[in-house]
Amino acid sequence: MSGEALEMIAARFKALSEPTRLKLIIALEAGEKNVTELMELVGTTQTNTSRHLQNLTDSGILARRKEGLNVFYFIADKSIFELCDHVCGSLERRFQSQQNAFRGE
Amino acid sequence: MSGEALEMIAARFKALSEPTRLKLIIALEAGEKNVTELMELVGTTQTNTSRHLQNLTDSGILARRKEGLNVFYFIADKSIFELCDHVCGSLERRFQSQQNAFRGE
DNA sequence: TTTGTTTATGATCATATGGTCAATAAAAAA
DNA sequence: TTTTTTATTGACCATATGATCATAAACAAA
Repeated sequence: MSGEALEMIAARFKALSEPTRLKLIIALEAGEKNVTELMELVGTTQTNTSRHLQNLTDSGILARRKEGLNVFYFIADKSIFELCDHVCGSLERRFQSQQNAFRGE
Repeated sequence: MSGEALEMIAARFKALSEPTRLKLIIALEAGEKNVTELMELVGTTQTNTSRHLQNLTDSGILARRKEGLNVFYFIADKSIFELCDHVCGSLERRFQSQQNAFRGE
């Protein structure tokens, strides 16, 4: 595994390492939405929403489509959901084994 | 999906968002190693290696075992490799489609 | 044209992060 | 005991990151 490849993999993980960005991704699972809709769904400012959307777009996770005044964002890499599901499963197993350890093996 | 759950998922991704930490994980795929071995494999200082190992251990990705002067680290959550493979596949597909676009659809 | 609406960007700030050096454990060997 | 080896921790620094405010850009409507 080359250093450059590692950097790209790390960058992909970094894009997903922020709760607001995860919220945006989840909000877009059902289909494309414009910035105002997304801003209301994730509960932050317009500027902040725009910044996070840019981050995710640069990372290749989202893509954008302009229509009049609106910019619609949508999922460009749908495999992202499998990734999130994978992490969820891993965390669930971790908590389960912690609970088992606490109850006495 | 609760805010707390999102924070935990984000934290897991953040632990994986650093090339040196990915190197450490890959170095441990074959089996446990002590800090000095890992330090030489990833090519950084002992202090820095120790810090990253602590990060990964706190995240539940690695675990540690002490034996005399040595501390051996090993993979605690083996599902991490599927996660990395998943990202690799996603990036490969992305570059492939970029190449196709450049050559003219 | 002017006005209003939606989105993006520049400047700035506080905090987080990764890295380093020095010092400190902790355990084995002399 | 003292010395050596291995690993961790505290203090510090430079940079990165997320958030915010004000402004600008892009476009539609009046």
